[in-house]
Amino acid sequence: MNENSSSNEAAASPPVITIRQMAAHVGEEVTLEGWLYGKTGKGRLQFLQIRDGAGICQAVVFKGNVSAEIFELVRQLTQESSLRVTGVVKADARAPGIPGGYELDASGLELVQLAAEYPIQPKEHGVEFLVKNRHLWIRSSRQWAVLRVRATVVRAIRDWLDRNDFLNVDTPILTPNAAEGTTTLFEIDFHGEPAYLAQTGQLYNEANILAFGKVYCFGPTFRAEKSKTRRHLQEFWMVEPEIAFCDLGGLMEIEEQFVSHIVQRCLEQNGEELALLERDTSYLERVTPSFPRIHYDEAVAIVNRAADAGELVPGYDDKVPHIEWGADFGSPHETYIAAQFDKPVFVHHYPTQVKAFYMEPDPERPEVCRSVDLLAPEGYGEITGGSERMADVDKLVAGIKAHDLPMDAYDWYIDLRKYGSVVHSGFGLGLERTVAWICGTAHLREVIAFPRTLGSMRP
RNA sequence: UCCUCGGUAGCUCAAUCGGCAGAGCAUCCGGCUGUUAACCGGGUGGUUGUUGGUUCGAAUCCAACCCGAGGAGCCA
Repeated sequence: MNENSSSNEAAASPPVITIRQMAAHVGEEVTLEGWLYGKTGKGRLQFLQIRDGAGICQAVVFKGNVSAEIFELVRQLTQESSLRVTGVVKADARAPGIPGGYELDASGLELVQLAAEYPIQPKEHGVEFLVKNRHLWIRSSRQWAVLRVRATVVRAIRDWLDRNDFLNVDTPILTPNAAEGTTTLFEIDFHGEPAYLAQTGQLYNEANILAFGKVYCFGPTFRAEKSKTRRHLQEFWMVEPEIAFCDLGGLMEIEEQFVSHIVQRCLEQNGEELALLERDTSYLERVTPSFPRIHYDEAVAIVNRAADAGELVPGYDDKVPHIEWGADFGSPHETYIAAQFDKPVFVHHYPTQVKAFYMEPDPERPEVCRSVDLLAPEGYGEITGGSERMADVDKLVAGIKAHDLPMDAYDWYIDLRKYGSVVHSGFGLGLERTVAWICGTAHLREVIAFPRTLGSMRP
């Protein structure tokens, strides 16, 4: 392994391997580097659960196989102590771990650091305590699994878009104005001029597609909403594809291919993580094209039929509230609608008045627009929102006026309709809502390493 | 901003009508060769969120405030 070592030295220090590689080293003496995740002492037999970041495995220390000093050291080991363990890899069906089935029959142990008393025990804790200890909580197996699924989702997003000829063109985070008003923006000082943390890259995406055809931006986005629920973060990640020469129907086809690919990739690559999370993957296996599509009119009818029948919102004690045609759906409405389907469901043609100024009105019925939201099953809410954008310069100017937005802030955006304007569409997918749905986690704060919620930005 | 629930040992919780603040886990000591959040025996551990009030007596009742949770609205 190390060409500088003599053969004698190589024999004296066994190779360092990862827990993932153990199956290929059965019967060989190896060293693992990691942290003590848990320990069960049974007199002269000590079971150590070792994590190395990519897996968990058991090291068995029998008093007769190590020196008296090392055995005493093992008895004193504290949770999360960092260490190197050397021993022979054995296949044993009794061995727990990720992946399980292999254990290390320890012959030596080097303590790197004896950890101070670790606050998080392998048992139940309250949310407040765990959130305060987020910097440690991420070591726990459930959090570890969730963040690994998140990484898969990020890879799947980039792979699918790159493979389908979307160019990654990232958009600014410091912006002088919002796409849809300024009520939920974080304001900062740009050398004496007010600026805002971006809550979408969409307007810039629309400039970029006229240069590159199909683009996406992917990064953090910021909402200063006073939302304190399991479905909201102040800082979250969003991927926003935008496509030239694409109408609403084309957009929905792209979205269902994209979302299905993400889900199927997680099933392929994160079986162990989803099993550890006790996720019922039968819901996820069904997530393949095509997804059901319902018109806003039909969605209103579904909600009001349920409201008239006194049905409850799935998962809650509250009745489904009635809705007037023309209003936007609230969370209880979305939860009810999504529960009527066993796949994500598109709701399209929302009322023009409740949607953003740039969405293209339906030419037959201008009171509704070519917008579409994708609602995730099982109460995870809206995971994408998108629309066909206004391509006509006069309609766009009228839309900006109708929404009382400052015309001069949009001069460059209006420009885009003067130089080769085309039918175009785009959407944004919320990364954390998608990961939370795939993992089945109760709260969005678990699917990002260091969440920023209305209540907290520490640690 | 509004509504609901909560704050007791390091952690998770209990404490009947207002009457000695207590368990499990963690930690410490002892025991155990197959444990999976082991088990058995023993020890340590308290300004009951804060301030004020009622009372012979307050974790418990009252008031204000602080902190947390998740729901509405808004949104991905």
